[in-house]
Amino acid sequence: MKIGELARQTGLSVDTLRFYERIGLIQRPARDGGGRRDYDPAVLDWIAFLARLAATGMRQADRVRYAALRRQGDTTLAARRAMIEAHRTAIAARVAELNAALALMDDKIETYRRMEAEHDRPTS
Amino acid sequence: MKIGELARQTGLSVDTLRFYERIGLIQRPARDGGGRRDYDPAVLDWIAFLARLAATGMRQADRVRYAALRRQGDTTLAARRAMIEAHRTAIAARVAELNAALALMDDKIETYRRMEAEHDRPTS
DNA sequence: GCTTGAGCTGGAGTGCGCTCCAGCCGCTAG
DNA sequence: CTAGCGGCTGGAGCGCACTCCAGCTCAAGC
Repeated sequence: MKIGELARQTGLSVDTLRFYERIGLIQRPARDGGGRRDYDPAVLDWIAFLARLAATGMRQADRVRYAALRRQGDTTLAARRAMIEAHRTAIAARVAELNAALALMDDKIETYRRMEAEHDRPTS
Repeated sequence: MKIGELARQTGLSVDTLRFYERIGLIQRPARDGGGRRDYDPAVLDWIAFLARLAATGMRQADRVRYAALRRQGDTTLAARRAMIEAHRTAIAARVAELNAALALMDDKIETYRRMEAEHDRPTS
């Protein structure tokens, strides 16, 4: 699978894929006769998981650390699990924060409704 | 209230407070005899609310738009409510996304546990 | 056989949201 | 009266996570 096709499948840009390779998020793929990257389709799952980590707030430096552990094989299973557990905790905290914010927004919306009624009927 | 004190109370830096003023998030405060900013304590609540909006993912440009509406007074109540309602929707979507990610992380952690057991006892 | 398009490299540029700096002023404590 | 602190301005710089670019090579279709 060539880089353009991988870009299409993942929704990432070709530049981003090469950038991810530079910083170590993606392993250097095999090259074809012309020196072009030729990806194993398994990278699709990996990129999708990386995207999940990114979308849920794991910083790039940590994703790079995680990728490095993964490349080192089974001896790093516990370390990787620890990272994912820490990330899980961070996500849960974020959910709690967002739920509190939801309540605050609801209050705010209610306040606006009352103020709008007040403003539309100022001679009450 | 002088800028240093406000910084202490809000946890923002003096530079950030002046930056917020430049971009229109905070109104230009009154100045004392020496030309120094002298804030009305009411700004504390406003900054706390702005911080909530920021922490829950509202972009700076939108916070600036919201602040501009607020400065224009009661005629913008409906517009402000619409912004907050849109933001509420965005937060709810994010919560859903994070909850899905939580489930994924739990799966991943479980997978790691199984793999670790496998790896520790390879001659099973 | 030439054009077109995909891919290559290393490095520069971008947008966001601050953060820092130089060089200045003025109040207050010792 | 002077040192030091806090504040002032306009503008430069930074970290993150990409994004774009110049200038090149290849492979294939017309």
